[in-house]
Order: sequence, then C-alpha cells, then structure tokens
Amino acid sequence: MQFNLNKSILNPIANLNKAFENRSRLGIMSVLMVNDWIDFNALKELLDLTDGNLSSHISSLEELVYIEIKKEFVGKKPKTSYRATLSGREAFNNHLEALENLINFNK
Amino acid sequence: MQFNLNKSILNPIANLNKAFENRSRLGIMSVLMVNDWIDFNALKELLDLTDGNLSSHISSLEELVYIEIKKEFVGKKPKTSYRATLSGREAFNNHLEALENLINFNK
DNA sequence: ACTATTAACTTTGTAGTGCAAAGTACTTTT
DNA sequence: AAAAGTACTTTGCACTACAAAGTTAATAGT
Repeated sequence: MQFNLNKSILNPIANLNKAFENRSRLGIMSVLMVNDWIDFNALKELLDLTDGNLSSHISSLEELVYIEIKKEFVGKKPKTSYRATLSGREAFNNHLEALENLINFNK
Repeated sequence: MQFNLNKSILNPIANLNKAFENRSRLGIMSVLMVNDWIDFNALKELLDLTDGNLSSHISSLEELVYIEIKKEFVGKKPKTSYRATLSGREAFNNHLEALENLINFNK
C-alpha cells in the first residue's frame, strides 16, 4: 500500500522538467507551442515580463536547445524571434503529461 | 487577436501559486491532499527526499499556513506529523485548476 | 558504565536561480 | 548635436534549494 502510493506520486513528480518549473518559462513555451516565430516584444507583452527577465529565461531555454533564435533587421531595427525546437516541443509535452498525471493523482 | 492570446495565457500563469512551483512542495501537498496525518519519515520515503530538504520545504509550507504540524512521542521516539490546512487545500486546488487551464491552453 | 550507533529532525553553508536596474548599441526625434 | 526611444543583454543582489553537518535523545555493543 505504501509502495503503491509511492510509485503513483513519485513518477509524475520525477517526470516534471526542471526547466519548466518557472512560470515565465512555462509561459514562453506555451506561447511558442501555438505560434511559429514570435519576436521579443510580442512575447514580452504576452507574458507581461520585463526585458531583462524575458532575456534571461530565453537564454536558459536556448542553452537547453528547447528554443531557437533568429536575429534579423527590419528596416533599421534589430528584431529577434524565437520558436520551439522539436526537442523543446517534446520536452514540453512530456512536462504537460507529467502535470496531467499529477492532477489526476489529486482527484 | 493579440489581446485574446494575452488574456488566455496570462491568466492561468498568473493563477499559479509560487509556493507550489517547486516539485518537492507539489509532492508534499499532493500526498497531504489524499492523506490525513502523515509523518516525516513516510513523507520522506514517499517523495524520496533527504531529511534536510523535506524539513525546509515543510517549514515554508508551514509558514504559509498551508500545512499544520503535530508533534508527539510514540513510545520514546519523537514523531512529527503533518496535514494540509483548509486554506492549504484551497490554495492547492486553485493551483491545480490553473495548471489544468494551462494544459488546456496547450491543446 | 561509557562510547558508539541509530533515529528524527533542524540548522547551516554554499551553489544556483530570479529579478529589475543598469548598460550597450544603435536609430529617431527635436 | 543633444535627448529620447528601441531592442535587447549584462550585472548585482536578494532569494531559494540542497545536502552536509549539527542537535537531542534513545538504544546497543563491549
């Protein structure tokens, strides 16, 4: 009985991805899951984040190769856009699945 | 359109409870939702946490009055047990609801 | 009897994370 | 040509997470 409970709660928790524990990163990935390329300012407004905050979360997701970055000039202004990589999508889907299992465990 | 997307992703994220972002605290609350009193060692084994780690997460949940603590002696050994408070249960249910909304947003 | 060892936690020290303020490298306005 | 704005990135500091070490008391070995 204790062992059963153990297995059932331990798995969904262990399958959570540390990269997505932070709410900003959760939001970034959520937005990137339903959009193709999206730029810095759009993301910033969608998620209501400060510049520095968004930038650092983006960097950490980039280091994990969960998102990719495209830098270009539109007119004379720089424009940086992001999209989820395949492995980012997979990782995020796994995380959502683990969350779903956790929610189901709780009801 | 941008505003719609904004509202739809911003709300579930904003409704996430910072206290439950950490996986250990998620686990502690999950276990406490389906048990009445549960003691330190049971919790530790269920969640596969070290003593110090569990102790500090317990303390933070206690400070928020999301869990309550009972200390007693069983035979000659101390035994500390925990259970979720009403406000802890409410807060956790709200968090789960926000997670559910986030998951639904992503599909 | 006195020194381990075990049990049940708690506290501490350190590495890591999260955030906004400040910084950079321009472009645009006045 | 100085000031203000844009699009970010870096920095500095406060907070968090973790396990190692510490605490307190019981029990076991010698």
